Amino acid sequence: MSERRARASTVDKRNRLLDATEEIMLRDGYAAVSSRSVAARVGINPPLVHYYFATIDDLFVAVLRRRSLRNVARMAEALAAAEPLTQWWRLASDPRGSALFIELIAAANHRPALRAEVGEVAREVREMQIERLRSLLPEYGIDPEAIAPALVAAAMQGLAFGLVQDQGAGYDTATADAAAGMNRLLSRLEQRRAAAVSGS
Amino acid sequence: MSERRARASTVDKRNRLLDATEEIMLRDGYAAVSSRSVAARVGINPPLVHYYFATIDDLFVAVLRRRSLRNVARMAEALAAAEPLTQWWRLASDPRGSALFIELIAAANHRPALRAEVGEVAREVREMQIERLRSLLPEYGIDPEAIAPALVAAAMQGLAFGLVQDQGAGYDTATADAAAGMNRLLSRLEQRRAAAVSGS
DNA sequence: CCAAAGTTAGAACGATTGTTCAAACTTTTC
DNA sequence: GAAAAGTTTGAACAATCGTTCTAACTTTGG
Repeated sequence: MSERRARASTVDKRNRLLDATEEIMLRDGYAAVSSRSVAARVGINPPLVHYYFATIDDLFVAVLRRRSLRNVARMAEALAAAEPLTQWWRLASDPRGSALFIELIAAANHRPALRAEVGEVAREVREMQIERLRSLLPEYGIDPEAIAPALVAAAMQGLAFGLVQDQGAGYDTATADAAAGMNRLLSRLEQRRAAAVSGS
Repeated sequence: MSERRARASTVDKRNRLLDATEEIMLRDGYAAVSSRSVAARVGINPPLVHYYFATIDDLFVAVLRRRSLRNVARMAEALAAAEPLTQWWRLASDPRGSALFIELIAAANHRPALRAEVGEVAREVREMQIERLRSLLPEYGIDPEAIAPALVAAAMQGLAFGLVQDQGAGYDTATADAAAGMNRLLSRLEQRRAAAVSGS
């Protein structure tokens, strides 16, 4: 029952394949990911990609898993930080991270194996955010009855994705104004919360 | 200089090709659009698609143009309606329309010819919305200095896209709660505006 | 009715895709 | 050092893609 262990170069190569896949997704879109393109970027032969990831679906799923593990942890940290909404926004509007997730979501739309994984990550993160917002919104002076936690969470996500997408594509949709407006709104909210918390 | 006119069946066939393309995009994603798949759905031979649309890029651009012409007009109507924000939201959160635009945006990410067109439509619509919000926000009791018009516009768009995307993909991200929350918020805002306008 | 223009069918091209297979090479284990 | 397992290579497969070409067919204008 003593299983032979994988060689040191293998686990490293798996990571290099995932890195290469992410880079291709960010540069040319998920549609440009293929056994050949990934292999070329890492400097190996195309069929070898299938040695490490049996199918291209498995490759996408692995990219999602590695990325979302980091991201779920970071989101938990942000929600527990001193200025939760600001930290959340900073994480959500990170260009690289969001652009990659946008590509993964787009890819998942016609890759059932990916879709299930993306759905699970989305559900987990959203649940975490909504749960935190329940106690957080009142601290920011927002009535959860007037502005529902689920609405705030969906708006944060949608807004961040929209800005990253438009900015990345070079669309002239006043993204700078929107981002500046968001930052003003956030600092005002954080001030309000700081005052309320210190005064209680 | 008397140019021979196209036959009656031609303009009809162009529209049927665009219809088929939209249906394929909604059902299987933009990546499933090809000369063959579109031709099969219309019941003609693949090369004939290229007789009507020289390249697949031209086909996508034509789909975008036809759709956005309707959409820009509808958005202008919504912004001029009795309950502008509600009408805007109803238009933005229309599942079919938004799902199609999401596919077009995704396709544009690696089709330069499409990207320019999508960018122009996005810019035009956003400009229209922001301009309208400048006078509209105060009527809703919102200070444009506190919540920037560009931020509201981007949030509306991002929120709608996010909800349609998650709902279409079947992701369990509390979309029903968010949509219900949005409707409550909207009706409250419309009430506030109606009171302010009638009282002035 | 006939020539010109618009439309369609069919075959075919080169390129790319995911994946498989058998054979070779390399490292580990005993 | 030999056997076994892990790794890599190279060739090849069937399928799909966008697109082009030529020849045929159909409608229109005069």
